[in-house]
Amino acid sequence: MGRLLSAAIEVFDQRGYHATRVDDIVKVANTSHGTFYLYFTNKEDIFRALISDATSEMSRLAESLGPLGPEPSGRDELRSWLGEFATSYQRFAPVIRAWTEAATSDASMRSSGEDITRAFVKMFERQIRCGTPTDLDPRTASMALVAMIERSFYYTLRNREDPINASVLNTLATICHRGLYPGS
Amino acid sequence: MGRLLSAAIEVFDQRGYHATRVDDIVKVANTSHGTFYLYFTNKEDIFRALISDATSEMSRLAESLGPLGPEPSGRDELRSWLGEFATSYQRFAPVIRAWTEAATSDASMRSSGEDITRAFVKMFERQIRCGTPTDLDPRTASMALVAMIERSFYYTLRNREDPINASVLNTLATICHRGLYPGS
Amino acid sequence: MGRLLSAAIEVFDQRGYHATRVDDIVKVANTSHGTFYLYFTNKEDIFRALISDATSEMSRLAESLGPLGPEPSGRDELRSWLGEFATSYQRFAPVIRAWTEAATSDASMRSSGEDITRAFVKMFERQIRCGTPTDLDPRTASMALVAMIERSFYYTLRNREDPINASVLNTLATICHRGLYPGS
Amino acid sequence: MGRLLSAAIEVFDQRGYHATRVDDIVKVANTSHGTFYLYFTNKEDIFRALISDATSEMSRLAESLGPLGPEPSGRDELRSWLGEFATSYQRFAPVIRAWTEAATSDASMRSSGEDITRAFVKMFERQIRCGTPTDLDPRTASMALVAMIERSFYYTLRNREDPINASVLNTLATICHRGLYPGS
DNA sequence: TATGAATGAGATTTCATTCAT
DNA sequence: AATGAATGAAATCTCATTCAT
Repeated sequence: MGRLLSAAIEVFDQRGYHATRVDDIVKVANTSHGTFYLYFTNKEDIFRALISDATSEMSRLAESLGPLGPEPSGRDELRSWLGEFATSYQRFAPVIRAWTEAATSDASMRSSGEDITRAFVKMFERQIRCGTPTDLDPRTASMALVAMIERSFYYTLRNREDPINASVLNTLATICHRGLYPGS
Repeated sequence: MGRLLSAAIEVFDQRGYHATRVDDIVKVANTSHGTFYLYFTNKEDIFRALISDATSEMSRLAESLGPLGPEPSGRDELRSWLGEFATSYQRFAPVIRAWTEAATSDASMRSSGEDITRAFVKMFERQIRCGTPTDLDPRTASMALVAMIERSFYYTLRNREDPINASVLNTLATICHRGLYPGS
Repeated sequence: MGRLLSAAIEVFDQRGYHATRVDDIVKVANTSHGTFYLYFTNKEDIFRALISDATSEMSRLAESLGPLGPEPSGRDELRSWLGEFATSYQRFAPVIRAWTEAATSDASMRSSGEDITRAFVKMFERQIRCGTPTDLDPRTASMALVAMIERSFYYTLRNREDPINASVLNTLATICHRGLYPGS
Repeated sequence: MGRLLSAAIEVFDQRGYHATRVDDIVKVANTSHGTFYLYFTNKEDIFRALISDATSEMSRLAESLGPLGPEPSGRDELRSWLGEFATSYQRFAPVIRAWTEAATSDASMRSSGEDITRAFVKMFERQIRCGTPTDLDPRTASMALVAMIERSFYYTLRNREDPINASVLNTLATICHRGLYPGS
């Protein structure tokens, strides 16, 4: 069963979610179809087992980002948090790659990811509402910034560059912080 | 053949790229499998025929965005351009929805989209390099901003909200412009 | 599809309902699995298609038996009706054989047969209620007599004897008539 | 092993013979596949072990019915014997239910039941041959009566009604006795 | 041009049975 | 005696594609 899980990670990452056949996983795990169906009901089932670790860790991280404040130290705190997030993201890279694919075609696969996004957006929104008044709508701006972070991270992942580098992290932190506290 | 194309748009949008079977398209088009294969070699073929309109129009648009300048008028120009882009994007919504799904699992499907992204990024990069020096890496910052626009548009599309509203467009234009010209 | 249906009759009769595999039918019909699933959703589906002719004809027959009367002519009428019923029964023998098997394990397969039984029982019951008072409960007696007919016919079918012979028909008619009109 | 047997009775009765998997029995018995195959060679094996009690008891009963005689006391004797038989039948209801199913698809499962039927038919036949001459063929009439009893009992069993009531027993005894001794 | 019945390769899934511990 | 993870043969089912008409 452990063999099946690691084989699944490998195959899902190599061939992608849709192109992966139960048969591929079974072959790489060097076991039988019978064994596969002993532990998992189907391809989706083993996949969900695979992503649950990644999503729960990233959910936890998303909730952990506290209030930032307009000072440069706020920016640095965000930067450091983005670094942590990036580390997790990279660590689960093979799974997240396939998951993004699955989530694009299946709404129910998206839900855990949307929780993460939501937590993130809320935190940003709070920052903006508490800070200097701005002409931007707090919710819209937060969503835009989260979209930026999410998509930038994914680009790196998709192009199989590793790791998400300091320049990207700095840039994201700066643009976000500027977005949250326009004067700064 | 026209019937096949419009049926395909409908079915791809309803069921998504992977879940769509040639049979579904043929049924909605009220024609036969034989006819389908008379005009298209397979599912991918008709799909590419479908997206080519959308991608070529959007490529053209991406190239059309000229130098912006740091003044508020630059921001307004960007805003107005984003509005145009959003209009196209919405117009092709059903196709883009399915295309995003296909592109996530198939690199060769991505290429036309990447052309658009690239053109966009280059333009932004030029702006930053010509403008006030900034501590942000021009290429990285440009990519982040393009990622933000792309993803924000896609969110609206995915949630089947219509249209991309003024608040989103203003927010994106403002954050981008601020990103390009930090002082402004 | 006609080939599939006649192949199915043959195979179901030879191997029985449970032992029959879609593969067996396909092989005898000299066609492919694809073709099978083009016309039928599964083994049960083709089976139901097969029995519907038999059950509808026999339902019609069951309804057609009119009031009998206590005189010997009543007995003869019943006798003649049983002969007709037996002819139908024999004609559909291969299907009924497999159907009895399927019905024993699957309640939903039984329903059409139960309709026939019910119609039959009702008719007998009416006879008894209208005739000379008897110490037997009309409904119970009717059910017993129908059970006798049904089971006697089935024995012949199961042992692949053909046809249900005159002696059996006479015996059943006599016992039934005596049951309905004790004095006669 | 006792646990396996009682679990088997329960599962065979709930799911029926064909739908029962060894796995179901093992789970209900709260033991392992290994243990199952230690005591039984396969599903059929445990099933035969299960029905042997029922069939041997009922065989014994079938043989125990003595000559009846044309007087009312003959009818009463039959009635009382049917009562005993019904009691056994009900006692083994769960097993007989599944057995009927198995017997319908597998001739070798039928044999023990056919012994019972045969003994029963023979006894009836003897009655008729020794009694007043009748226009009915003794063997055919006997088989019809046995078919009636057998099927009537089974109906009660199948519809999970309990127990076979006095009215049914009286009716069967009366119709049989009348069949055996037409004048009576 | 147009048809649609037929195909068959390949994917998924089940379950009786074994065997090392 | 007892276990239960592992097996694999065999079954079910899907769907892109072809081809005779």
